[in-house]
This record gives sequence, structure tokens and C-alpha cells, in this order.
Amino acid sequence: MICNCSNCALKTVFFDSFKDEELEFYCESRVEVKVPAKEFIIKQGAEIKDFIYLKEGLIKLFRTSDNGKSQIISFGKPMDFVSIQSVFSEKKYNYSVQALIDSVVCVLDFNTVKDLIKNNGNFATSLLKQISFSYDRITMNTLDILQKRLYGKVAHVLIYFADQVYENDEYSLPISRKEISEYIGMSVENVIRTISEFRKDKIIKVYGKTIEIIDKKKLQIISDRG
Amino acid sequence: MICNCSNCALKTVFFDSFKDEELEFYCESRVEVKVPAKEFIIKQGAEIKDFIYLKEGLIKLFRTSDNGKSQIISFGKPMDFVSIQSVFSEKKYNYSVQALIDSVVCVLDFNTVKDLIKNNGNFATSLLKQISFSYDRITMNTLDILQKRLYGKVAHVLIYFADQVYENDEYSLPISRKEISEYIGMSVENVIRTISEFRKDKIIKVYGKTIEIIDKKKLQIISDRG
DNA sequence: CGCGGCTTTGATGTTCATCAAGTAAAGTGG
DNA sequence: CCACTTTACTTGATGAACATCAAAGCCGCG
Repeated sequence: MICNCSNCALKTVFFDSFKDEELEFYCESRVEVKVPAKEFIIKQGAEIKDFIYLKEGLIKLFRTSDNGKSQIISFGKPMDFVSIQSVFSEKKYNYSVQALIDSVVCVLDFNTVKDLIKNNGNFATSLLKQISFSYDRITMNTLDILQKRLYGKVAHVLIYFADQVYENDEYSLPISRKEISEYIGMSVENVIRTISEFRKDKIIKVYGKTIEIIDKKKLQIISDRG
Repeated sequence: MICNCSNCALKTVFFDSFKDEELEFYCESRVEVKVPAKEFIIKQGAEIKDFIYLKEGLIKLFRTSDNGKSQIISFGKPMDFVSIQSVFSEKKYNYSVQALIDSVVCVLDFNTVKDLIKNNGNFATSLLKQISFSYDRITMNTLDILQKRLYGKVAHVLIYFADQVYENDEYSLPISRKEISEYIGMSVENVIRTISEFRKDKIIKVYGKTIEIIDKKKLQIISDRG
């Protein structure tokens, strides 16, 4: 295995704290895995043995209830840890993770990470900061969605992908209408209707999966107003 | 100041990792503060300088938007850290914390905690676990509420206080109907109507602020079904 | 005592889920 | 490669769920 940690983006962001021998140790136990679109990275109920972060691609976290309905928790992009949630507080994953597009994840043995936390104060500090940041993002997004109504929710999602994921007002929506509905807790039909309305009102243009935001201000107002 | 850390419940749960000299150090920088009901512990926008945990009482975390509307994020009970959210990822609090009943908090200097994380691997591990657990609870509760509708949401809240807070099916609701509405994102009137319906259907008994759950099974079904 | 906030109920209109039915797109086996 | 199946998307119609407005009783507090 080629250990290219030194130019791994993740390393420069979070792992500056490593001493050389630690870096090597962490490198050796690391495995890089390619994950094709739609494939699972984590399955709900599985035992937590790894510590996973996303190197390339885009993923969704979601949970499935007993009746088979699934609810999307959040999305993850490169630099995000895949298995942040619960890994320090649970034995088993209480959510699944699935690749939305072809992705690459790096997998560390979880015990290795635990050891690093104990023995490297700077690493522990960095990780804590990152976890706090990651959870915060999810919490605030979920709270935003909770207090909005249909139109505001859909506008929020469209802006989310533009600003947080693609940093571009034109993008190919990586999820289906159904998945949007599983994220915001509304019916598929009404998600579609809302997108159609935005299109008719010339706030966005829609070509299949491609979304182009034309009137960002108006969309932002709809999102803010709820 | 009397340093009674050794019999502080928090200590036995999280701080077993302390060596004696660290324990003393942490004790000396700690301040115990009584907070009467309705008083603020943290104000949104204030700089993060402290690390606060709840020794006695009950608190609510909430955020206020520009238009003055407030949204409840979560509730905290003894043993919970008050200032978990954001403290490692932000400079300023993006939420407020208010005592719901007379409470007692313990305040540590934030830099002291940061030092402890760096220098005590066991402490870092314990804290990480606790933070992960705390965030998880909030995320899952919020997601639960998001996917339910009015009746399910209200049932969820009533069960939440019975199971998670009071561990009793009869309790004095520590929040107003309006606050329930700010937590679940529905109108006050409909929260009240729903509680009245539950009362008429003999699922609960209501005497002002006092709630007594009579038919827990039915209430649970309503909550589960959404 | 009176004011303001909380609670409650009713009436009304808006928002939303659900059902139905059809079209487009994407996978599947021969 | 085509017929077939399945899945995603779309629109309309209907009734249920919900917000909002209005009005009145209640309670704590200055």
C-alpha cells in the first residue's frame, strides 16, 4: 500500500499534531477504499470497529425505522468524517451511510484512533473541535428544517447544495425527489410540486437532475421566511 | 470555597481519570453558581469563556432568530454538560441557556478544560464519549420530532419528560404550552388542542401543569405512528 | 386592582398528505 | 438491441391536518 498521508488533505487539516512516528503508525493501519455510487459504507446495526472519513465523493447518512421508512440525517462531503455520530458513545451504528456518487473513504482501526486520543493531546483537541463542528452543522440544519414549512424546507435544501456542497448556483442534484422528501419530512408529491412552482415562478431552472438557481435572493427569502 | 469534588456526582461519572494533583487543580478553578428559575445561564452571542455543567435542576437550550422567534433545541438535566454545543468549534454561543427550575451549575474556566484534554488522555476520552452521547441524544430527538406530525410530536414530548427527565408517569410539566410549541414547531393552539384531546380520550390526566399519563401504551403508539 | 402573559375553545382558510393516473427514465432478461 | 419491468417523476383532485384570527377566562405580579 502506498502511504501518501503527507499529501492527504485530511492530514493537513486535522493531523498536523502528529509526530513522525505517530504519523507512520497511523498510516500503516489505514486502508483506502473505493465505494461506487449507491453502495453502502456503513449498515445500521453493524458493530463499530472502524473510524472512517471521506476522501472523495458525497455520501448520505440515514436511519431506517422498523416500518421500513428511511429518514436522511445529513450529507457528507470530502474532509467530513463518515463515522462521527455515535462512534464514541455506542457499540453499534444507529444509522447507515451510502455513497451518492463514486467515493473514496479512508478507514482506520477504531482502537488506533482511541489510542491516539489518549496519547496525543493535540490530536484529541483537533478531533474534538472537528466533532463539535460536525455535530453542530447537523443539529442546526435539522433545526432549520424543523421550523420551516414545505416551501421554506425545499428552498433550504436547494440553497444547501448550492452553498455548502457545490459552491455553485448550478449543479446536478445528487439525490432523488424522494430523498429530499425523506430529508425534510414531507411527501414526494409536494416536493415535486414545490420545485415545479419555483420553476414556474422563474426562481430556478430545472433540467431533470440539473438545478440552476436564477433568483437566489428570492429563494433565500422563501427559505428564511420558512 | 469548599471543594467537595470527591462527592460530586459528575466527578464519579467522568473524572475518574484524574490524578490527585489534577483533581485539585480542577477543583480550585471551579465555581459553583446557583441559578434561580427563569434566569439565563448563557446568552446567545456571548463569548465562550467557560465550561459549564449542570449539578442540579433543569435547563433549556434555545436559539432566537432575527425576527425574535425562539426555538428550543433541547433540555438538560443534572449530569448534563450545559455548554457542550459549539464550545469546541465556535467563539461565541449560538444559543441561549435558561434555567427552567432553580438550578445549580458548576463553572470551569474553559482554558483549564482545554489543558486537561491535552494532558490527560483518559479525560479526553471520557469527554469525547460524553459529548458524542449528548449530541446524539439531541440529534435523534430532533429527527424523531421532524418526521412526526402534531399528535405524534406532542405524545413524544410527554413521553420524553416521563421517561428521560422524571422517570415517572406523573410529573409537573416544567415548560409552558408555548414552549412545547417552540420545541416541536407547531402552533400553541394546536398543542393545547392536542393535549385536550388526549385528556378527553383518557390517555392522560391534566391538572394545570401536572401531567399524569394513564394509558402509556396508547400514547406510545401515537408517538411511534407519528 | 389592573395589566400582561398564558391558556383555552371555536371558526375559517391555508397547507399538506393521500389517492389516482399517467409519463418518462432506467434497469433486466432474452 | 428490443420488449419488459420497475422505479422515478409529474399533475390533478379530494379530504385531512394545520395555522391563524378572534374572543374570553385565568393567573401572577407590580
